[in-house]
Amino acid sequence: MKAEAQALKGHLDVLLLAALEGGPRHGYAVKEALREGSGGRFDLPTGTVYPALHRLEGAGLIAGSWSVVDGRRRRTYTLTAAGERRLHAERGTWHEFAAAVTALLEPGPWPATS
Amino acid sequence: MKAEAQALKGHLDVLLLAALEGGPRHGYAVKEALREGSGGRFDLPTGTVYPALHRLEGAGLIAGSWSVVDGRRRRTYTLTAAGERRLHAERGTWHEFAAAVTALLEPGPWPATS
DNA sequence: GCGCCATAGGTAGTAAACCTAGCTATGGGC
DNA sequence: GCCCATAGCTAGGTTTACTACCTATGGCGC
Repeated sequence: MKAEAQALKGHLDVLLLAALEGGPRHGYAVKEALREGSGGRFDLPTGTVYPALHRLEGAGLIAGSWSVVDGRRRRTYTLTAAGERRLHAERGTWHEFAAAVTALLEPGPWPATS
Repeated sequence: MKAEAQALKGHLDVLLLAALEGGPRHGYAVKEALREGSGGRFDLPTGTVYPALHRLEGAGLIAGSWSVVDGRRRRTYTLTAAGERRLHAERGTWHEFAAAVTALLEPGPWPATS
């Protein structure tokens, strides 16, 4: 079993929102941006990215629109106002969460062993 | 639906292992240590903690043994050598993962929007 | 011309893991 | 007598990411 295969659980959505913060992108570009921006660590299969984008679209956090470039249809996603609010909130949540986990992983801080 | 309900996905195991690093504990004590050590942030239901401990025991990362205190049976868990190795490895993984996510969440570092 | 690859989009089905809701049991406080 | 904290457990549901597929275009090598 792959070690960090499912490590993103629960944190993928924020990353997708953050990827759209700099401007609209189509799905494949989001996937590539995530891969490049993470130094290859988050090289997600399309079967992970597309359903996730559909989820976010269904939740009204991003808005998708079809366009045709060179006869090929592309679905371009844009961050909505709700998505921007969510992104800000989730950023804060992430920092708190990460700080808590990091603190707990430091050897020592645990309440005394009964 | 609760916002950060499933935020621990994939990171719970490390925290449980870390909780046992300071010495053996029984399940309920692990849950309480996690709650207190995180300032109440990780107040996990027993239905989350016990199955997770069973999982870790099945994987040979912790060892459980029954004891009786005041006529009440308690299952005390101890970190195994394999568990200790895993904990060390996962600590590194966590730091890398957290750094990558934090970097991606900073506004800006994304490859140019096509 | 034909096959292959990168790009671009997608779905179906599986597996993991965390949660909700319930259960049993003891000892102490109201 | 009843409820709560402690202590342990299970069943079932939901979410979510993954694997494995499919479609389609345009460019490249042969």
